Amino acid sequence: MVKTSDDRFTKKSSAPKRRRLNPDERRVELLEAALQVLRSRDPVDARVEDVTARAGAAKGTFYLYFPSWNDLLVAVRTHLLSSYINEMSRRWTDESANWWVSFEKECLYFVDYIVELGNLHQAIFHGPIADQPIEAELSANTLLSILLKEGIESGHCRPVDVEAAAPLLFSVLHTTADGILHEGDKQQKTASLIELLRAWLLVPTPNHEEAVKALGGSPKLR
Amino acid sequence: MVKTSDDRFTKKSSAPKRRRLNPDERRVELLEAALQVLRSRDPVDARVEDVTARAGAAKGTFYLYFPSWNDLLVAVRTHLLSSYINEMSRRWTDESANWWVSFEKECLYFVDYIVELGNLHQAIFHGPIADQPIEAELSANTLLSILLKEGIESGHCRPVDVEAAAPLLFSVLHTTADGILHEGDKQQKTASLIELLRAWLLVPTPNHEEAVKALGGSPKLR
Amino acid sequence: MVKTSDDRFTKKSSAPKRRRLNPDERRVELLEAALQVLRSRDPVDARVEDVTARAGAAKGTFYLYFPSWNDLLVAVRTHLLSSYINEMSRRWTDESANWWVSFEKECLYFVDYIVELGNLHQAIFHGPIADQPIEAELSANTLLSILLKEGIESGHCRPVDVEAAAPLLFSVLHTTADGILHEGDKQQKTASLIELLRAWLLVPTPNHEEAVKALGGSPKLR
Amino acid sequence: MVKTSDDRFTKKSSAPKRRRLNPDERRVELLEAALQVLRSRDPVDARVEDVTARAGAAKGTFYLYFPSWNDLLVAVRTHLLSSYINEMSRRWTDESANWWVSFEKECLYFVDYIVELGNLHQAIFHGPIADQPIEAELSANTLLSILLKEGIESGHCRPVDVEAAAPLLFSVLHTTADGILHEGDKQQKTASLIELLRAWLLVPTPNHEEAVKALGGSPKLR
DNA sequence: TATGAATGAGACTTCATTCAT
DNA sequence: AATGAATGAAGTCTCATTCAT
Repeated sequence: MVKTSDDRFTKKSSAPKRRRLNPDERRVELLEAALQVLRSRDPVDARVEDVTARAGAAKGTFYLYFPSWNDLLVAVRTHLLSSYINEMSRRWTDESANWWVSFEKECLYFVDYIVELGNLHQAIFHGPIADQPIEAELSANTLLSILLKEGIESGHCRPVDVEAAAPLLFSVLHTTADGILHEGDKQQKTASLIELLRAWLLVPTPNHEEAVKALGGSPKLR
Repeated sequence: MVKTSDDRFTKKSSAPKRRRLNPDERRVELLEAALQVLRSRDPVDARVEDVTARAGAAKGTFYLYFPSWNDLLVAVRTHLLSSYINEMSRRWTDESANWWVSFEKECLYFVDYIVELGNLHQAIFHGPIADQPIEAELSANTLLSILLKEGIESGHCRPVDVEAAAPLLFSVLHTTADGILHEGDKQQKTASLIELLRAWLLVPTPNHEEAVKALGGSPKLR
Repeated sequence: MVKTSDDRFTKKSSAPKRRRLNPDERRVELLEAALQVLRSRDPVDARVEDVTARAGAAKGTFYLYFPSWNDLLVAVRTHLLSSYINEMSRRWTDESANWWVSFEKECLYFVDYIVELGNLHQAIFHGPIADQPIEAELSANTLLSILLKEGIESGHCRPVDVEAAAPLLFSVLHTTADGILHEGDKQQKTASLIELLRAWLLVPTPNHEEAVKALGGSPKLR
Repeated sequence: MVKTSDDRFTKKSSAPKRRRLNPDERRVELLEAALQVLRSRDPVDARVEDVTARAGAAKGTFYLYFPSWNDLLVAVRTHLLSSYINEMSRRWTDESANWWVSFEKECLYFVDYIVELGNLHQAIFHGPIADQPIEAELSANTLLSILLKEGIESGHCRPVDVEAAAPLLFSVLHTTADGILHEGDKQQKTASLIELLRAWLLVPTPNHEEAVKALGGSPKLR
């Protein structure tokens, strides 16, 4: 038999290790592996094999759980959005504070969340599944619309056209996050964001200046 | 202006086998072919051969003018940004009007420009060359910074932190364009955009309401 | 031993589309296919696809086993050298005869071996991997050095500078083989080779002429 | 017109400079450019354009003088062999010395010549034209045959089979040169070469030892 | 005779997906 | 359900050679 001493590229015919898992568990493992992989490298370079390798599964196993790579991306997207919404609804359940205060907080949470996505954002919102619509109940725009509507009804938010305002709101949040991610200076970016939000959406009151001052200075206003 | 590729090359005809061109012309043809191709299909699916086919050139010819596909994308980006800046500086040269009026107009031009980019935007600002920095003098942020500075100096614009505001401005413009592209309803999107801009950046004056009313609903859309 | 590729794959037949093999076997098949291909045509014209076609594998399969074409060549080289060395050590294990006699025999084996390489020699010793060093334990020079040292110690070989003599020895063996390959007349070439070896390396003895005569014209060629 | 700021790959449409030359001169320029190019890089990486660029000619001009790349290689080979032969015949014309002395000198010249070829050797003797026969009157073997014949006739050289000995002689010369090229230690290699030559080809004389000693020590004998 | 833009076959390599085991 | 070897379409890029000017 031909035997070479070059081991660099010799496939090892290891004894097959089968890990039989509950299908749900296996799916979760793959999903979480995907999260790690997509975070850790440029998402366009991520390959199916990276995911299965990290999940301790065989390449083919992937296709038992996801019809295609794009479907995985959609699943990742769904997962992340859902988890954000869960956290968010928890936050708004025990809302005691004034709507605007909660709203500003939420916006900053949102920015942080996107910052933490890192590469994942690219993979999920741009890239091949950019055009596949997000289920309405998960979309950031839906979320923000709901928030804005509540704010308007409570009289703390200016009565803007919610349909059109939500995407604008999302974009400034996202841009702020991107800026922080790429250039740092969270302080400055955040301050400018809050300034914009207050000018745009906070209902002017008779003693507006004081009210704003009362909201305080987390962001430095000038 | 981008001209449609000669019909001769749309289908296989008995056209001359070889077209010898001045290198500058050939480069232009390739670039314009690329513009068409990137507009007409999902940019991630576009291949070198699509471009050369549409330009009526052989595949290898591409590599005489661009070292790689990415270099083409950079060239396309540069071309588009340059051409926008040229138009823009023409507009602002013969500025007679009030800064704010010009500014609103410019924002709407900008939106239109992005709308017209369509798929190209994806190809140029996201995708493989997303991380290659844009020469400063061509970047939208630089442009918008300059605009804002002028506005602030002229006293028409609120004294915001230009560094941070420019990206936010860009993002709302871009988002508006995207919205128009995907969902239509230019009227609504534009109105909300203007509303945001005025609330955010227009210096409040004593008789602010009237001044705003004088500005009108939104400038005539072209 | 290299076996001819299964007739099933010589022409397009309704043979099974996929042959799943143990990786070791597949590697061997590819290596043996490579041996055939490199022997049968000008090695510089040999392509990956030639090898996979002959091995009844898909092109991509090649890259599961060899990172690149050059790596294949190295593997082929290693294989051939190893197999020669194996045969050789078998021959010298059951050495009963006088060193010089064994040495002459070995030289003629060596020539035969090179003759049989044919085109392969070109592919392996010249060509793109010519500058990648051969692992010392496989190199012909190492082998010949060992032989010479033994001969010198046993008093049958002239005390030459082994370091420098081994390459010279290799070159005359190789040249003899090349000559036989291209012009034939093995008889004549071999005789001249032996004449050179005896003049150069055989220790002169008092009754040298007779001793040489006793060695005979040249050993029986196989 | 599309104008980009990326000059890295912009073809310069320089005014065509035509250098009309006497065809022979042009051919010589190309040939000499080829010599330089083939010496300066790995010959398999040498391209037509490298040669024309160095010769200050256009790519197409090459094909007015050489039907193909291989023909250039043949021309280079012919040129080098001819020039060596010219030098050599000059040396042997004013031969005053003893044949063997001249012969050893010639061998050392030969080695030096090959050493100086460097990469060129690869390009000319191996590589794509390795199998195209060398015109007899230029071949090293022919040369060496003539030398040997003269030596035999003059009684200084052993009466070997010239046909078979010439290639062997060539190969040891060549191997010596290669060794010097790759590992240095000219001294050692040369000494071993001379030792081989004397043992193989120098006619034994009654007082052989003394004669050899008289030939002296340029190479150290042990 | 000279030029250099253009050609296009063909090489290498990758990897999502399939499927025999 | 799991495995991982196998597939092959697709894509990038090179360069000897051709040919319009």
